[in-house]
Amino acid sequence: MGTLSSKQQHIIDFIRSFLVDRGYPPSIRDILGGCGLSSTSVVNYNLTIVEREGYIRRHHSVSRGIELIDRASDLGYCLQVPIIGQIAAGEPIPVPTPDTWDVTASAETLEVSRDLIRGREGVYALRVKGWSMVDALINDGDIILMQYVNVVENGEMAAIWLKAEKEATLKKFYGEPGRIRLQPANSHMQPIYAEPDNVEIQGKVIAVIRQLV
Amino acid sequence: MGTLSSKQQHIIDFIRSFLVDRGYPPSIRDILGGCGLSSTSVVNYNLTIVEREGYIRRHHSVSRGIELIDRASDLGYCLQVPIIGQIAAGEPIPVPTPDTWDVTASAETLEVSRDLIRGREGVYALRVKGWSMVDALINDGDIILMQYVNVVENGEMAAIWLKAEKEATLKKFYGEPGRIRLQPANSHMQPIYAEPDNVEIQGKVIAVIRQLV
DNA sequence: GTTGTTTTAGAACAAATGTTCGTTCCAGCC
DNA sequence: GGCTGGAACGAACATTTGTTCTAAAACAAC
Repeated sequence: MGTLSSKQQHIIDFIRSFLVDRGYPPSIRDILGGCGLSSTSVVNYNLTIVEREGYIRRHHSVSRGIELIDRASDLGYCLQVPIIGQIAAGEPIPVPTPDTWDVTASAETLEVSRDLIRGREGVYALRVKGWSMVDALINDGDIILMQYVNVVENGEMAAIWLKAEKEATLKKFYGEPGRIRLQPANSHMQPIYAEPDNVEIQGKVIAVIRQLV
Repeated sequence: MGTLSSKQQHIIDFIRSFLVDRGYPPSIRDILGGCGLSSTSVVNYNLTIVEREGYIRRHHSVSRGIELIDRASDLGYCLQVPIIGQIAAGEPIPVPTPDTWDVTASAETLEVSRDLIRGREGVYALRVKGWSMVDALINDGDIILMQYVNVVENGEMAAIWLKAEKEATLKKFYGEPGRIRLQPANSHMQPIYAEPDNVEIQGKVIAVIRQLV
């Protein structure tokens, strides 16, 4: 990638903000107006250079056929996931309610890429409070992505409410004859066993995100 | 948001994949070909319905003026981060090279939301191999987001190469008089101390992403 | 069957938009 | 001064593309 004149840099910035703002690329005449230039051929001239330097790809004779190609560009949308509360050892686990899914109304949301969700329905997020889940390799302040389900398969990590102990925990779930084995993700640690009546599955964990600094 | 016919759903899917693929929205005639329809007016007819149901926004008399409105388009683009290799206890840590940043050429990329990057430069990703970093609450298979720096501040988590031991590790970094303290993220564990000459900082960790299932 | 609504067809039109080309401007240089 | 190459100008042109309209087909309700 070579170097650009300030005018060309301005054009790139304009294309990017236009794209984010409107969802489609600008036409040459949009750039003309937006960057205060004076002729379509000037825009075209500079676009050719910007393309040669590798910042965009032009699809010729296609209206608005400008594709941004740096890593700050698109190639994929993010999804907004509502953060509906926190999970801590001694507190009940928040469960999504019908109106939870209105992301626009939600107090806090998390942006995640499509990869993480993989088209699943009923995905929400919880903030982890406290150090009670280090045995699941989950730290205070982490955010866990959950899917709202009432049944999980063996080996999946689930958010579990232990009724008798009034305790929330994240463990790998294994249904065994007459009992349920709850295995910490950290394989050096011992499993605990629980009565089937005593466990309430509140959702399954599909990802963990930890942001440092 | 109302319900759509399968044809209309197909149109939405086509618009999305076209957008991801080419970086600009399809024209009516692109949709015509891509969805196997037979007349521009059919496309137009269905687009009107899809817009009424709230899935897209059309900018009239603008070429390719179709804006997707899922929860994504609000704030929405993801950034692409190259996954340049893996980090394991006994292997040297991969370091980004100038051509690493060409995301299009990169073998593997990770999509992350803007939130995680926060405008930082020089961000790349590593896949974690093995269980040597459980003391940093990082598991086999996790992906860590790194920033390429040679100096970190006290308390930041860094990828560190211990020259003498020929070992890679992730620890919180604390410069102390005459020595360096490397503290596991799991606060129950003991720190290790190293000679300043023996540590090589290969980058700092800005996020950890673990995908389950 | 009839009637009314939804959906499709095909063509033609008008506006939006990329492209081209001759000209002009200007700074640097011999 | 005269030459040269990069950059800008402005207009004309050709294509792409959204829009509209009429007619027909398909479908549902009665």
